[in-house]
Amino acid sequence: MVMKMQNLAVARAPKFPSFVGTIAPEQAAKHGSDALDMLGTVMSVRAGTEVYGEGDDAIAWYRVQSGVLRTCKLLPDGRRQVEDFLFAGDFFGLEVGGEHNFAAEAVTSASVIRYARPRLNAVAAADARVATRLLDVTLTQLGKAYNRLTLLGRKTAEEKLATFLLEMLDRSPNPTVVDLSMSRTDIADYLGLTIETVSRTFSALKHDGVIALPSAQHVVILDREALEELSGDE
Amino acid sequence: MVMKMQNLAVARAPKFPSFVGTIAPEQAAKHGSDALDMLGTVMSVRAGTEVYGEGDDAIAWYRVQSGVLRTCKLLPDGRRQVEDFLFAGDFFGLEVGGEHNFAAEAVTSASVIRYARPRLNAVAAADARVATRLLDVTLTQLGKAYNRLTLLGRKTAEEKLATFLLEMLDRSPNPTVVDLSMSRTDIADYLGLTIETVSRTFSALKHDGVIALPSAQHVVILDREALEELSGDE
DNA sequence: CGTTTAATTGACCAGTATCAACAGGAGTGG
DNA sequence: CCACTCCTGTTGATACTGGTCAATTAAACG
Repeated sequence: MVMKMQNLAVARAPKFPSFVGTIAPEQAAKHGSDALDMLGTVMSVRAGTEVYGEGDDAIAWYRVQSGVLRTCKLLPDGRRQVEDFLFAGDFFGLEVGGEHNFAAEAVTSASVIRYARPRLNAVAAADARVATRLLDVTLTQLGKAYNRLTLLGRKTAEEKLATFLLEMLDRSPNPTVVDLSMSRTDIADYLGLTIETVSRTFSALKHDGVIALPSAQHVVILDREALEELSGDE
Repeated sequence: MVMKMQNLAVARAPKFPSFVGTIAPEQAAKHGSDALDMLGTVMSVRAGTEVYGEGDDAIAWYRVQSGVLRTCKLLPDGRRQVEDFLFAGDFFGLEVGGEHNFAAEAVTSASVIRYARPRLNAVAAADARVATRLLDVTLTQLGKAYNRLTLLGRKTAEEKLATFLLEMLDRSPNPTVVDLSMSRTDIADYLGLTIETVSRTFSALKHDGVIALPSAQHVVILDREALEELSGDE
């Protein structure tokens, strides 16, 4: 059997950030006050570089302050699965074990807050509020992951893309426009498709008047209801 | 587009368990001592019945004591995704929101320990050890879920089934025999395939001498290494 | 044993992947 | 400012994995 498998791409990105400093109070407050405030340091990551790689020691947890990141996993032969796209406010790098099970890379240049694990563990052990907060964050991610299992396991290409666009729309400041910061390759690897299928499905949605595509990364939602129908969820 | 979609099946199972009692100490200790011991009540569930349904109020968390359960989600048109199979020691029903995002059903008759949420929340708020323990459990599940994203998004039918068998083997008392307690339909919905493809892939593995199938639910692993090769992971 | 349900197998088809060619921008250097 | 290149995305032709429909066998149950 063994599919010959598509567009491998994905060179392992070079390492590390440029700037590390202590988090300022006004930044900490940006996404709502939080039991975790004041425990992190800020670091910025250039587009295309990784915050950590698959297999690296999991010595810290992170939160996105600005920009877009992705977490992804590679199979030995190069096939890639994007686990998640991360936006301002999202946490990542949370793991039980000693090493990261997936890489985290910047899609755009980004700034993230880094929480050293020993410190966070100590605080969580002392303050149940922090521990509860971490649990909430993790449970939310788990819920999202389960939804994506259904998407990957049971939805068609069109349903996948419609679901993806609605998801991006939810995180967009503008209720009818989605600015895609990620490439078609990223989208394909997120949805378990090839770039060609993603591209064709975009074209189909455009042809059917559901969206407009002034440019490859700018999507105008012309018919949200149609998109919801197509998502297979409702 | 819209696939015509396969084997719908899956009638919504009737409700509720038979027996509810207070957990005995020796039972609580069964899977290793735990910060959560003594907080739950035991209930048994008949095969095929559900512990809770999708959309039910999430008023408790659960842990499997014996038997096998599954969590699953339905799309409106009946397509189903099995999120996970649950064995002795596994937790389930953990959610942030007010209602369950997926149903939990017994595959075999089973007994589960039920932790009322208000009570557990109170304990977690007071005791950081409990909160940390819950966090660990949830992070472990999250890691598993991320692995399954890669399986569903990027693996072939054969790789999916090989991975599944290895996973079941890890939980089997016998290192070369897997006792499948779930139906082909369950396996198909777990792997994002149809029962026909699952069946054909079993037959192919058998034909290639990787496994033997004395009966549909008894799998003998003849060549574990081959199975690992085929899993796509190594 | 007959009846029902689950699993297997076969024939065929559809949805995506693959392979390949082409188009559109973004830099770069003359 | 224009050619040239590079890279990403789009489109087309074709192949193939896995889905669909249907018939058969095997296992479970009364």
